[in-house]
Amino acid sequence: MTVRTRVAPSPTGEPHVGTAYVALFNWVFARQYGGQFILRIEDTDRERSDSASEAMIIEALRWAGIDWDEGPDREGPCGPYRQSERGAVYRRHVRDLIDGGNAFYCFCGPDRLDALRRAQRERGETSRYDGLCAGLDPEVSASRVEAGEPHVVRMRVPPDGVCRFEDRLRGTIEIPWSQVDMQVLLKSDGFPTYHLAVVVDDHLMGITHVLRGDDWINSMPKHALLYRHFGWDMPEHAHLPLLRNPDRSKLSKRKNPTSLHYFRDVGYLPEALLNYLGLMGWSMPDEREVFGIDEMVAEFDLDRVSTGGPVFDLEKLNWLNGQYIRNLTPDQFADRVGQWTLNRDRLAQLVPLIQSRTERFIDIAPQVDYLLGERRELSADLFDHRTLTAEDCKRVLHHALAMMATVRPWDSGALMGECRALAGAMDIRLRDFLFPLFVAVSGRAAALPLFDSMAFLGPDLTRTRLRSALAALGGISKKATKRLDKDFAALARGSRDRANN
RNA sequence: GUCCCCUUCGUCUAGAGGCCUAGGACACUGGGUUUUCAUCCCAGUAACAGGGGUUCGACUCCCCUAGGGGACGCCA
Repeated sequence: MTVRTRVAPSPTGEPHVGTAYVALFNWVFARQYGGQFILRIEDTDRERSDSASEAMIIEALRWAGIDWDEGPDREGPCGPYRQSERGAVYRRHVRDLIDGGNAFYCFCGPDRLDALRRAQRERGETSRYDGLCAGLDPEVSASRVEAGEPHVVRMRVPPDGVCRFEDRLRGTIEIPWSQVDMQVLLKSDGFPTYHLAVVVDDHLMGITHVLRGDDWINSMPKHALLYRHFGWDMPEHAHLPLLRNPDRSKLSKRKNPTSLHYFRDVGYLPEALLNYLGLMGWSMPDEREVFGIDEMVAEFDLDRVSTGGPVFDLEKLNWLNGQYIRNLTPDQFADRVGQWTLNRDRLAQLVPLIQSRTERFIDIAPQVDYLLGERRELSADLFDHRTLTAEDCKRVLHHALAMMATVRPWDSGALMGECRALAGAMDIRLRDFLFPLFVAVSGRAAALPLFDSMAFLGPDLTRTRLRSALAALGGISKKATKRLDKDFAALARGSRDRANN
């Protein structure tokens, strides 16, 4: 049996470094056994998925140096490799589950489910569906579906006992069935949920080893049950430790740069990034720390992966990257810098901003210093303003940060629209609203056009600078953060309502 | 709250019962090389979460406690 692994990202925004991490381990494992590695796009959430994100994932993984044998851009025997194009496959399998009595139609709406969950949580229980529609006569359900009533399909779950399954890294794990929800398999829009799609696709695509983040451990019973219902053998599962923020919570863009674009744009070499990711939860038998991906393939041992979640530490990555940079020949160095940001495409983004402001080329560097280099360290006095207090600045920065968590696409126009709306909602003149952002982004009160600057820097680097600006202003206490979050939510709600009217 | 997972220096880790006076790397500190800086070299600070077992012997095995994390969505 040849080894087949996969990585299955969701195209819902910037390409995440965690995707590269999981992809690396899957890739290395497959290569080591001379097997295949597959890229599958899990775009069943049609609200959040878009093709631009998919393109970014493909491009970013390629940049990182990871390739795949089959994928949406590289057809193979098990395609299509985009879940949104596999609807018929899922519906067929759901049909089988229903016919076999292992799944049922559910007509419960969000209001009832909300109330149910709230009540269960108040009673201190794990919230889960209560099975109301599980008892419906199949004939009756079928006719309601026939009549066009909105519905989902849920899986049946054993009423008691425990689910026992194997994790390659942790051994046997047991989870009581009482904790497992009657998971929705088919949403009311006809698309499958992750749980159904992942099982069907992993089986149909011949996946032999599933290496994925350990946040999936709790859903193993659902998956194990589906394999059983379908009568399929389960692939081997190994749950990799989750990358962490310095505070040990799961790595998130709210607290840290996570986009592969960030790593590319600030000048990490992809081979250094992969090397660093290879050090997360794994180590060479001889403890060598600087190694290429081919060396990793040669020495990799899945059973030496550790289970404690590693903190993603930029400092060690910086050191490693320095090692790689110093090992470049002068020619290579020049080439790599050229590929980085001193290339035509990247420079072209700058031209509209700087040309009108340039009399001699020597004027260019000082204008773009904060775009091509680290912006200067900030001190609180840089935020002195004739009308805004330091507290006002913090509020603006906090709300801008909150807004940036969801703006898409990340471009000048969208940022401007959001900032205008936010300034309006906060009842602050746009020019004043922009002041703390200019300082945060550029280190100066006046710089190249702000939204273009942000667009050039990208979301992670921009957010990193806003966070550091907030810190320079003394930071925000936990309590104040809570208050500001509330404040922002209220403003956002207000402007949404206005937009709808 | 319920369930699940995890727990060696600040961080990444080595360690699969005696090789551990717990090793390496990053960071930090000190020293050296260097016209500055950086690189480079040398040295130093720093950890087995706590408590019970098992054993002649426990960082390594078992149990409990504590701490951390995750899941609990018609998101993945």
